[in-house]
Amino acid sequence: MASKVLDKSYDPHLVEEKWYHYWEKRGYFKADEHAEQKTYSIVIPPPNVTGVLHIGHALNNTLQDILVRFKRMGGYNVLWMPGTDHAGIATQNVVEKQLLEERLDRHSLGREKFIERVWKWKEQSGGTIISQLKKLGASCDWSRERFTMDEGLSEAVKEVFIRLYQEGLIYRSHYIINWCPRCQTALSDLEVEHQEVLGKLYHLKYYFKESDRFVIVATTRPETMLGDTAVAVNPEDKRYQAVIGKKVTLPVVNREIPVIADPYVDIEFGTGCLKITPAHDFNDFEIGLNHDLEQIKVIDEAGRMNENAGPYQGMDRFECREQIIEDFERDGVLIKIEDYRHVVGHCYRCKTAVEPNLSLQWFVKTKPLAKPAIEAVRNGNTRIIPEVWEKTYFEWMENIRDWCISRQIWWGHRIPAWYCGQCGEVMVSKETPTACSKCGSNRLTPETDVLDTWFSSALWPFSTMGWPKETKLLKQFYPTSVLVTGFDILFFWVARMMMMGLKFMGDVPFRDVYIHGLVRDERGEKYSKTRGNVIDPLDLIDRFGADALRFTLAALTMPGSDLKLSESRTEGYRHFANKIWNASRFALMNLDHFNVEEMIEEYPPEEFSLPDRWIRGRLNQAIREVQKSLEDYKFNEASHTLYQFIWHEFCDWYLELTKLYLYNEEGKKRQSLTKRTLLEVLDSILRLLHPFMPFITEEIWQQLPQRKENESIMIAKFPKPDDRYDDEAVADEMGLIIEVTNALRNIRGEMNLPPGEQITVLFRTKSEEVEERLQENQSFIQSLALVQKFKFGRDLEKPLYSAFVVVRGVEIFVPMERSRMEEEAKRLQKEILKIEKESAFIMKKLSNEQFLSKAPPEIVREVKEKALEFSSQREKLEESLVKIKEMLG
RNA sequence: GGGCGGAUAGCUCAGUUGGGAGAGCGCCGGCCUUACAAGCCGGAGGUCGCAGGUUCAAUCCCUGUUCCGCCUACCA
Repeated sequence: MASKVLDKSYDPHLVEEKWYHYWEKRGYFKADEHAEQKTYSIVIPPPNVTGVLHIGHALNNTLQDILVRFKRMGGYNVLWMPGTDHAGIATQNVVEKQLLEERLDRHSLGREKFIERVWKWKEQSGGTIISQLKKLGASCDWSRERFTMDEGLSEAVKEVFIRLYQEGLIYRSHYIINWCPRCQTALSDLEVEHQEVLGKLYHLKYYFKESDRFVIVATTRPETMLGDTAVAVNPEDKRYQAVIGKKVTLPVVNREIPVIADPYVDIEFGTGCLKITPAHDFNDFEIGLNHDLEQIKVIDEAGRMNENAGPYQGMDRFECREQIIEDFERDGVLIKIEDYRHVVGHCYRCKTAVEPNLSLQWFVKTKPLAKPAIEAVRNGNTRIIPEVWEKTYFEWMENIRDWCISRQIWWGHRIPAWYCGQCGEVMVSKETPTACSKCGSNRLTPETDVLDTWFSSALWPFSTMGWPKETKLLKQFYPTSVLVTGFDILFFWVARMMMMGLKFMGDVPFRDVYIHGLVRDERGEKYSKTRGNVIDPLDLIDRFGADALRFTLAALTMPGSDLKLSESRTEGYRHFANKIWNASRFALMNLDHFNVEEMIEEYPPEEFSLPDRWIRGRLNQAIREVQKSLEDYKFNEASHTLYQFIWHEFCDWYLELTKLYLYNEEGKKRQSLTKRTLLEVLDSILRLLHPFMPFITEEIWQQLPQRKENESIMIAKFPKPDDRYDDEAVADEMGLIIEVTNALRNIRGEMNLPPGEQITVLFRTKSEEVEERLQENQSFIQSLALVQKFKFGRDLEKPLYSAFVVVRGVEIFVPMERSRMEEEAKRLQKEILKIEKESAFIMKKLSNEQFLSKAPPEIVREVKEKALEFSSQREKLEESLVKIKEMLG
């Protein structure tokens, strides 16, 4: 079968879509839960269903796709489970913004209508990110795509909620939580971002009852004083012993509050007096509980002062702050204001400053769940890679606090609870109850809160596989092989999946967790819309091709560090793709009439040419390195190996050498064996590269002569080394050719000999064996270094005018005109200087008694050999230089 | 406050049983050599953050230090 000649350069646009459809249509992405093979599975970190692909997704999914394709080619039954997340607060916010543009809001619409709107928006935009993942080449099993609000997954959510509730691991309680006044919902501790802000520290006077004496308290949030129910001092604090138990009067509201003693208070800080607002501060809340203090809320859900705020009622909390300070100043309550840097929590979705607020919420008791999750990582049941993240994981897990899971939004999984209007009983069940289980009343009202999105995400590894049903899929593919994700959701997601997986599946959700870094721009800045430095992966795909983008991301991914993406790098890998394309083009042109039948017969390695045997040996090495690197999640190493091998060994040396055989009609058998090697090595290269660059490798692979219909590189086998070609003698012989060629090229380059100028080369060597080898391989050197004529001899006369170099003890002369001798002298001088520098260091070592006696003998031997080589080389070069100088007078 | 990571060529970064450093891009010089100018050949460029210590030998191990990032946290 004759193969087609490729176009002159690679155009990704023409091939990417075509092959993606081909793979998908043929069902290559599908996992088979009935197959007997060994399995490999990954669940995708579900992107926001209404989101668009950003560069972080591109990285995350490229890495997964590389692993998945690698394993598929390695003979595994692979499941890559795709899907999307409903992203409660984020999605609700987007739709609310849309409504705002129509001068509507969700309350005027009503819950049902609003949720309809969100579903509509989901339908409308939900396909976007999936189609973008396809552009990247992601080989997910799309037939199993899931969404966290699917019926099945919702069933899992209910099941988990109910079971945890029944076990007492979910409870409902009045507690102080983080509240976002903008989103008007509770947030978990994790959803609060701590940011340092420049605020003020206000010092206020609280007078003792009917007295001129007062204590001074300091606060950053003076408006909360309206809810103060005590002033606390440290029990050890000598200054305040007398006032403990006395009462002070709050300004403005004139409420009397006690001075209490609590060891939490820092004697050193400020005046040592701390105002206590149990309803609006986490610490104060705890102290309040310990001292049985009243909890007075003064700020409402929208962040406005409420009815307990007296004259300030209805004011925004920040407005109130200004007003109250003005009033205090007037009344002499304010002593001073200091600039003060401190940390304030902000909503991770809308960046509004959160308000700690007392409210009735649902919580997961996490300590009992965290324990086995810690254990699983400690005993290696789940590995976190790179290992440094284990510490972070432990740190958080060991100090975990109860998880507030209720959200006062509409978009999400409704909490399956009902309240009896008669007796107040709380009922939790899958089905809507018709009557109170306690008093029989039918006056039931459902819970309106929904669950934290991460609650459903935590179930992802098993809910997507059909849990709570005992499916074949779960049996085959749970636990998953690896989770690939960024460190930013280690706590949000990974830790919670660990807890839930262990709890409900009785086993960890994944064997490995591979944590990659963040993609940043060239300057190391995070990509962000506000910074305006966003880079669109689809734009990069469009300009450079998906393969180039994928390879860039893989090459920049090193364990444990962020990656700085630069366009020039992606451009470079587009060049790499083009290089592969052209190398293949060369191969295919020469394989045009190659009869694949010739490949049936087996020949021993000795029958092949030196370059053939050498490249196959190098290929073995490349295969081993890529295999090992991928198994260790060292994507950069694998990429580097591929790049180096393909470009600088296969293209730079091997392809050049094949020309000797391919362009020479004599030696038909050699030519046939060369073509065979060319084809086989190219085929291996393509397969080796396929997980990284799926599109171009398929496009070329389909053009290879031995292809049958209905095949695809995607389901071809990952190459295996052929150890018959691990031959040191071959490597050594080829090494000699390469070194000699480099030396001659150096002379050409340094002496400015244009390629048109042919040279004669004289080899003088003491070793018969080396001379023979050079003779045998002279044709290679001839073509690579553009040599016209060779001379060999053990006692060759040095030509009067020539350039001179020593390689492996072989003296090499390149005769040239006298006029170039000035240049040669300079070149020699440079070489000598280099050797001098190196040998100075070595001589220092050898003159050190300690080194000779204490260093390992083989090291000493090596150094001695090097010293010998250097000195002989130097001697020869100097000799040569002296002669030239004499000659030039 | 606690923890973690980084500092190596002009730029972005590799570099593990410690034996004097590599890549890509950029730069300089030469080539349109029948796969590729998105290419080929050659070259320049580095007291490996600073100071100590261990060792025959330190970019690598230990201690301290400076600078830069990140995570985390209940000093008002």
